[in-house]
Amino acid sequence: MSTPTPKQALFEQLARIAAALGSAARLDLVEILAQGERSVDQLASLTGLSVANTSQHLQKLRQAGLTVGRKEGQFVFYRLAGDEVLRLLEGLRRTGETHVAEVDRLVRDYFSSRDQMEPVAATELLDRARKGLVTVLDVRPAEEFEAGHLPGAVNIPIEELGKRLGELPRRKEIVAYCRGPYCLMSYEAVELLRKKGHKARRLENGLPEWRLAGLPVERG
Amino acid sequence: MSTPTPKQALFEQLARIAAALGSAARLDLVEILAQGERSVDQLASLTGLSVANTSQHLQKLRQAGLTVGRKEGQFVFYRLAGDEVLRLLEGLRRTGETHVAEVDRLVRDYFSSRDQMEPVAATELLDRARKGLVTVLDVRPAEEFEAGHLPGAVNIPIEELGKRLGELPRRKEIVAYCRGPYCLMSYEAVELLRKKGHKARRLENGLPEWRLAGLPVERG
DNA sequence: CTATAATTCAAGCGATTAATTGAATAATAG
DNA sequence: CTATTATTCAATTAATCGCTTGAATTATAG
Repeated sequence: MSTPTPKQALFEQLARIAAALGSAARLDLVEILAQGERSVDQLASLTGLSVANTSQHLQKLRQAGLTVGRKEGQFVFYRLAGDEVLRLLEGLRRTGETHVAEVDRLVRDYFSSRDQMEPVAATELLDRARKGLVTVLDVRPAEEFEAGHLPGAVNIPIEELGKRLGELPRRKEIVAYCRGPYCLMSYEAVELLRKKGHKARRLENGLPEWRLAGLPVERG
Repeated sequence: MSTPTPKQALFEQLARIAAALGSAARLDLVEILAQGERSVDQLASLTGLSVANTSQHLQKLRQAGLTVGRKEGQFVFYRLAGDEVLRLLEGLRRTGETHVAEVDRLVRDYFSSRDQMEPVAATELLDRARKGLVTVLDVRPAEEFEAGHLPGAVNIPIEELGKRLGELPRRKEIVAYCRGPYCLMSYEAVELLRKKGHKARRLENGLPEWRLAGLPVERG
């Protein structure tokens, strides 16, 4: 048990952070937390993990400094520690897409706009939305919408979209978005909307990336 | 064994990348590889790991897409897969420094310019070096220097610095650099140089960060 | 106070990991 | 061809991980 050098101690800490992201279940939690804070059992039901298991994953994330918990009454609400975490995740995504063939394949097959789903860039959308040229549609759960959404966006969670199509204007183009680049909800939304005769596209990323880019966010 | 959703499959892949960085030994390897390519036993002797262990770590890094190997004769040279990996590491550092108290403490105690060691910013150094106002000193091993270094830099590996002080001009300020922000060699160099009456400071980061910033690099 | 709900803790199990050791491959030197 | 060197593979061990189960803790509601 020799004393570790400062560098070893530092790398040990950084390794703990990386290891905390080294589990698909925890990445799933992090993607949800990127939308706003959530209680343990909300997270458990959104991910399908058991409550105890969720709690343990959250503690690992917290020990790594990636999340912070806030106790309110009998609930503990977790959220991401800060925007550095989002940037770290972006680095992870980029590394995967650039250097891991399997990631590239999955993105191409399931998440890429290989057909006519060409995504709308954030700045382009902001411009066109301000001019009233498009309807911005947020298909995430209501809680996430309330915690922050694009200016002027309409919230119809993806499960309700089929029944609530009437609420959307018929002629204007619709741009849908959800949690992030690897979230399938907006893909489903665009598919459904087009089937029903709407002109529809996807925002290239989700709300966290929009916010990280310094673009305006509305609350409540 | 239900078929995983595309998102689960993707997160599985990204988790593998993160897990590959989730070990202090591998972060050590990555820091060295960020300086240029190295053979397995060079890496083993630089890190103090056994050869077999080093090989296994390298394979884990390679499977995660973080490194690539190139076989030449009986040697296999590994290098980082690309600059995305450096950006990912920067994200890891920033997250640690911002959100992990222990990282902050270690950086403050051992790596911070809390005294008069105020680091020189990259752009400032480039400017002053071009005007011939400073001597730029690279204290990394010769192989790493040859693989790429700051324009006009002098290479004196840290172990030889004591004996080769005579090669450095007496009056000009010296700016030392090494592998990166968590590399101690340039700290030692500045300390030694000051003891011997030189005016000396540190570059804020190492060569990889310099190169990533798009600043010019010399070879050979 | 008692009952209930949210979260954490603790113990246990199978799977994975880091490291060691020794053998197997593969390329070069003589 | 033989010896040497670099690397990888295979088998082993101790430690850690992900998850489950059930109990303990803490706060609220009645």
